Amino acid sequence: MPELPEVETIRRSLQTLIGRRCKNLWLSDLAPVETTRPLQLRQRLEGRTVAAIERRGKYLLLTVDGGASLVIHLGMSGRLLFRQKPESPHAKHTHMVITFEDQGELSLTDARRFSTFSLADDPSGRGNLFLQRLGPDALDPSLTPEQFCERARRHPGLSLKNLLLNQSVIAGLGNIYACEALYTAALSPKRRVRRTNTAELQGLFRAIGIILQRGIQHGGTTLRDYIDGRGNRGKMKDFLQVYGRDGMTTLDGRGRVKRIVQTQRSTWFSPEVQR
DNA sequence: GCGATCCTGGCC
DNA sequence: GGCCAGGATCGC
Repeated sequence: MPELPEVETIRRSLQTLIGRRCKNLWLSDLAPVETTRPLQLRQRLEGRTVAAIERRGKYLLLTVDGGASLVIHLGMSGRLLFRQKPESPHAKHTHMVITFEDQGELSLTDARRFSTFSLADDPSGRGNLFLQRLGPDALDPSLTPEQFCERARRHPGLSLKNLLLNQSVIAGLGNIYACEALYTAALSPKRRVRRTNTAELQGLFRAIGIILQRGIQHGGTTLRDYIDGRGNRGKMKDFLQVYGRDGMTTLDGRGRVKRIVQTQRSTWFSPEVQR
């Protein structure tokens, strides 16, 4: 579900966790299969104070004093919610709950169980199987257009759509923002990297930055499930040019929107605008 | 590279 | 009942 702007919005909404001490970490029996070593997760987090909440691509890192981080990926349908005074019982499909010493609690619910939780020992993320596969964050201020091109060129056979979805090239884009960035760059999602010149790739890189920042500004995109850590919906849906608009015009009226399927996933684009 | 797979739920 | 869904991995 959540892509970079949603995860960033969640991160910002959970700043209240900083300075709180973890009392207990609970995982359900159905906690996602990729979850590694629940006992070790508990040992490294319980009794520790949250020092920072960071984001890398679509991953959230909850770092505690002592340096260990809980690394969370929300998959398609994961939600993180903080409640200071939990009054109602846990929602259906709750798979992780961290209770804090002052009674606040952070819970993760995920109907489809594509979420993952794991541990990183070292703030760099080296040694964490999930983080070590990631390319640079799509909004990393030190990432240059030249570096993006260089990384893209390693995958000449990929379509531009699949390039953007590949988290080892740059991390953070998902289906919505990949479609939107390609529209902004006026590039066809079907175009192969090898047929895309350097100016076009650099234009795509700029479009990615614009689209992701806009997503963050609006608090992310709520299609159905997404809410931030305080329960707020995102408003970016009202600004999407192509995503989900099969058979309609683009939001700005510059062309018609067509839906195609690439590698089992829907892509929306405007053939009149995107070449 | 591409297709199949992991899951549940919502909608037609 | 069938199709679709904001993701990622694995095997060919």
